[in-house]
Amino acid sequence: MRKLPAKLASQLYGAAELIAERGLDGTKIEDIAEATGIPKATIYYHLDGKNAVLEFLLGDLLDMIAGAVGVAVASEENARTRLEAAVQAQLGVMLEHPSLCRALVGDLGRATRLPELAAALRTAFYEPIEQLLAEGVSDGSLRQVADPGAVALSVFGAITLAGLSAAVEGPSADPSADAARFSAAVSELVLDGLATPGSRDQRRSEPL
Amino acid sequence: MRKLPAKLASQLYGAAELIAERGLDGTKIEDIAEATGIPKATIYYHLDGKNAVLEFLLGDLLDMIAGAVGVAVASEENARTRLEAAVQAQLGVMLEHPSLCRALVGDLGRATRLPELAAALRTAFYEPIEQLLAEGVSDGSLRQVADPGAVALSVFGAITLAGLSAAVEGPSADPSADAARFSAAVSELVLDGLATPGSRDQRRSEPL
DNA sequence: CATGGTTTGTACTGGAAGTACAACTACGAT
DNA sequence: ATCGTAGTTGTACTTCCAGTACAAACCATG
Repeated sequence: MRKLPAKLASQLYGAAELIAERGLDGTKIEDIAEATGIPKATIYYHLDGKNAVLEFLLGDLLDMIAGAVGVAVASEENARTRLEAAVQAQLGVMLEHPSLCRALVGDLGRATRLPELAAALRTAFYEPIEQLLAEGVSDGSLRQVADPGAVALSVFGAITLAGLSAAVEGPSADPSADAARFSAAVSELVLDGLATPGSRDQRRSEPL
Repeated sequence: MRKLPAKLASQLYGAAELIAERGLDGTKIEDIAEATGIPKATIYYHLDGKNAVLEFLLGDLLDMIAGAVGVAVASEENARTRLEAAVQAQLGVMLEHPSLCRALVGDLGRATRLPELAAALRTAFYEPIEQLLAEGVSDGSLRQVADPGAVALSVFGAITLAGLSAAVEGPSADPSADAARFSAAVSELVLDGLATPGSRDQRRSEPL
């Protein structure tokens, strides 16, 4: 498992769609060979088997997400604004690479059982949000919540599921427009919540 | 694929832990046979193979969730309150059946590729929330949002990820206490959001 | 042109899913 | 009590595919 040459790497992406469609199980190594143009023997020369193909593809996706989110989080704005930026960054990358996302959902189980990927998943998605939540409390732009860990997880879930479902829905003509639309919706939810001011902390059912 | 007798059904649950642990791929039919006490030939007599085992187990989980959420959503309260109840119901069921949830994450790809399950997933998770959102706007207990579909998806993501991660974290001593804790966190997020009143719609970074 | 990494075709091995089938059991109906 | 039907199970088989082995060809670079 050397670090494979750039040319092969780029060819390998030709397998993403295939894996996204049928899952890794439903995809024979021979299929991957055919789709990418890399003969089976060469694949095995560079990679430790089928899982490694997935690992390579998803590792890349996760790096991209971690990178984009990292940039978004590093600005000088307050935490609330940076959270919005992070949401947009994550969704942007996800919508840009729908097949990788679909492959990720599809083989999430395998992914989480590959230790490197499990760690990468954490780094890409969860940790930045958790940290942002803490910083928001310090700088006053985000509320203090009772259970920050659970909330961070939920925020992560809200973003990720929106992205995944968008990726699954079928590719859109304009990914960045979609990203903007979805991230607006997610930010709206995560920042402002759904309750009407009037209904907060009480039980009423009068129409407005 | 008849509807298999109750006794076998209950034995089959003995395979849930196994599948959760290793994924369906990592689990040989022989392993399932051994773990459940149902011989391989019998499994094949009743079920159409390995996938059908998973399908049976997850179908059950999804039914339970759909049922519990259905009850929660059907009360006379306003939509906001029912949303809280739905969150709690879903998390309650999920934490009660951690191995099934783990199996679900692990083989999500396969699950979504099994048409029956994909539909069940929708019914169990997504639809009730979408409906609640609409009703909340009518009864005034929830805010009108720009993109209800995307928001419903995110809410669904927030709940589900909290539940899944709780299930993966390892079984807890007191599932219902955990369910209460998580659902409080999720409801807090989804209803009230994270922004501080002061930071809403503007960019400030003064501490409070 | 020689050496060593890379590429590739081909043939093989091993393991697991699923099938075939026959023997056996349980049981309700005639 | 016998027969038929449905379920149960062991055993042996077929098929398919991941992964391996290996040798021949293919480059570079010195």
